[in-house]
Amino acid sequence: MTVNTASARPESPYPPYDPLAVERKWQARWIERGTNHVDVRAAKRPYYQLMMFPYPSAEGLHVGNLYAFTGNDIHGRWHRMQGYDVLEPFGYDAFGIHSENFALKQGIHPGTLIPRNIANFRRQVDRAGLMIDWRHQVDTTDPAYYKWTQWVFTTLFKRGLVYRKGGAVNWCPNDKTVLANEQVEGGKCERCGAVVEQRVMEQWYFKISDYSEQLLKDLDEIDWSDSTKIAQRNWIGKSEGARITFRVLDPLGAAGMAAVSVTSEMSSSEYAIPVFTTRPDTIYGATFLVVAPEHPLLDAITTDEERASVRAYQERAKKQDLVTRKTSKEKTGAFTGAYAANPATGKPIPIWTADYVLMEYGTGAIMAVPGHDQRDFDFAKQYGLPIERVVAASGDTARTPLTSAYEDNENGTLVNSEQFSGLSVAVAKKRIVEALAPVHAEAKANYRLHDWCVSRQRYWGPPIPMVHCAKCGPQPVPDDQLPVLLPHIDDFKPDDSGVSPLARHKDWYETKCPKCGADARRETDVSDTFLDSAWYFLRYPSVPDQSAPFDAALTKKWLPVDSYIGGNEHAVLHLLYCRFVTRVLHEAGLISFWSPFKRFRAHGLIIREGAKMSKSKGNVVNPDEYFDTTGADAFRTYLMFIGPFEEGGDFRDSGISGVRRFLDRLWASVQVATKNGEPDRDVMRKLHQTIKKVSEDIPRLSYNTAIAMMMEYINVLRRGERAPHRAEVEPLVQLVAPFAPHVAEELWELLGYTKSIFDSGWPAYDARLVAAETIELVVQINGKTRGSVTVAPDVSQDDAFAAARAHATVGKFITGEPKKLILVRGRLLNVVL
RNA sequence: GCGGGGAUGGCGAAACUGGUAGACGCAAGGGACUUAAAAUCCCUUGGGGGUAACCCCAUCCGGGUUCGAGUCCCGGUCCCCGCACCA
Repeated sequence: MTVNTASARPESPYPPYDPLAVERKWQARWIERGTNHVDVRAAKRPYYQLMMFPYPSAEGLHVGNLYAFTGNDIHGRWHRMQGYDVLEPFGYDAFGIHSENFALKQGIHPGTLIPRNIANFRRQVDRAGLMIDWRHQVDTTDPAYYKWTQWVFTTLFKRGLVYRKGGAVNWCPNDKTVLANEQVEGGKCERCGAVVEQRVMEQWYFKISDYSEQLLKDLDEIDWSDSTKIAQRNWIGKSEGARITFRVLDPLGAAGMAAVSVTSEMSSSEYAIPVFTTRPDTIYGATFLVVAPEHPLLDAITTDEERASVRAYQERAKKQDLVTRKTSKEKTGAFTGAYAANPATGKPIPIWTADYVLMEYGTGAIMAVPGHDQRDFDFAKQYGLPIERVVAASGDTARTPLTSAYEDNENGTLVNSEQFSGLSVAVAKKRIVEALAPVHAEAKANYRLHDWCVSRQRYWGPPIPMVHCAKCGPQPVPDDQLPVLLPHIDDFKPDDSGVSPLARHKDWYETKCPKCGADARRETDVSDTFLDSAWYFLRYPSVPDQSAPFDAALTKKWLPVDSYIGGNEHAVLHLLYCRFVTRVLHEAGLISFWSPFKRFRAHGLIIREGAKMSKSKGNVVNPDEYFDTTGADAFRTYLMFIGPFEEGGDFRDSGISGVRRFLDRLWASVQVATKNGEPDRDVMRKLHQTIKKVSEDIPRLSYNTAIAMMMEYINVLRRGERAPHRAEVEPLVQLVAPFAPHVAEELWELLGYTKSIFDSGWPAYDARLVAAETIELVVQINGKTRGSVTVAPDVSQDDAFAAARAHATVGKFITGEPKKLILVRGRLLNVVL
């Protein structure tokens, strides 16, 4: 018979595949039956399948979100079919500047806007057919959630990991807020384009830098995507080197080693400037010292003659935003008039200030070695400072002139370095530090990782749970007074004051000191959104219980997260903060594990028709359109089919028809399947090969090849004019289920089952059936493929050669006795003549 | 500059620890069905040569290792993504 499918022809023997009706039916039935519920307390084989929760934008679910969610859902559904109790929760990262700016633009309060967006997201997530147990939902803007975000803050505070510091920050005069360096592009605010300024502000910081080494070491132990681990390593940025201290000399320099006269509070000691360097071996080439314009000693060491120009230079540096300053290659600076002694030579070298030295890295001061550092070289050229060679490449002599810095850190021999001349760079590094130690030098590692600034001068975030008391200093809000509710205010627009809009509400910020009871003032800044998301995975299993941030028994049972899937755009900050918070809570004895996720995999990026998707280009995929036309099942399956999940792919509208046809054929095959007769041998072999392939591919997220194999199978199944046997289609429906859950449920019901297909287990394959009876053995002559012979899989080398020689087209290439025969079992025979 | 990933038909892509390059899908062309179109079904489809059986060339470029290289090694080009005056 000829199988007709989706056509609405009246004579069609079965109903056409109507994805919309099927999806509506099963979405309703899953709710009705509680199919997606997991009993978190009774679960026997808990499996925590987590995806990164989205920011609920007004535009609705982005196809990039859906891509991640679908990949995650397939993994979760598959585990469920393996017999696990799978918790696949969903939540919303709904605080933050995104929501707030959008609210300002629309003139709607974020408190009104966010619930609306969340409702829309929920609707879309349900239409996508995700296996969400909504009883374990999280919303970061819900006081029942951020109560515990505040608790995380005070817990860190009590452990001495939170402090206040004034520092230079990027300030957007338009958004009226502090920006992270990542939010500044080319000196402008990435969001509004306003030119960013530098401001000094008091902010709250988390001491994540105390954990630099620990967080670096932990990376060796965890099963995460390599790309993510590498990004984190780079971000932590460990460099090994030395801290070397330079003594500041009398302003005249030539007058010898006498200390500079100093101000009252520091009068007893000489000034000394420590520097960090990765090249202690080049100290003989250190011809000057440079300190950052913000260096605390700069003012004190500057001579009266130079004071005016140094001040002017500092002013100038301040006006620049931090990013431009960091990226412009132009070298500028000013001489302080002071000199320091090079601890290796004892000779005086001038001290300069320049903005190419950053206060926030190392000690904010460097020893400049223009011969071996290009930046120092450029600076020396600019100001006519001496350049000396202290490392020679092979072929160079001590006097070979330098036209640019020779920076090679591995090869080369020291020259012009007194008793160290002749040593290799590697050996000299050690010896010189030893020789200068302990007074002038010590070996030291430095990290790029900075402390985490958690203050935001905005409205739409959890208030930082601190109270400022004139007598007691900053005090954490006691646990029993949490949450500090974010008040509903209408004037939430930030202004120029540099403080949060909350600071305009006296009735809110006036409070009593929790320690002494005196009048005190609440902290009016809110915390960074990244704090909301740094611990949310701990909360899910325990929702809705409110007696603790996370229930001890449930946490023991469900955490750490078994599988976490998300985008690499969060490779650094979010995932690093999760590790940090988990580490700290572990040290506090609150959780037994130190790593939040057993396994993390980064998914790829979806582009469209070869181009990045963006609102301005108008090429954004709106999932609703596809849900309405081709159905969620085909859409999901297509998303997974376009490329390797971990690499992403190119979304093309034309491609969806392929998977839709596949589902149509599946539908048709099951409709006409019969119980009569016997299943076909070859079809069953292919089926078992397919089960094997899909079972291997899903856990490694090779969804595209799993789908391809199922397509191959359906092509085999539909060959010829026979109706398929039920035994040939039933397992296929199960294989398809994680990808296209609605249609699989429908067909499963059609096959006579009353329970959900997701509780039907997973088909097993028969290894004996997978193996073929005969194989096509490829024959190569001198490595060149000439054809193939049909033989038994375990054919001997001699028999294979005999078959090859007897073969019509292959045989004629065998002109003499072979020098060598290479038989690769099941693959090929190479005849070397 | 540093770090990561990549380059395979007209297109998205397959190819397990080196073993028939292009599975699967899209698009295109042809055919069946139809009054017609759509849908569906069947066939063809990397390039070149040959009536044909077949043969030659082909995985960014140039070398190398190997019986055999898309895959491994050395050198180079181009593209994408991070980070970036980090001493």
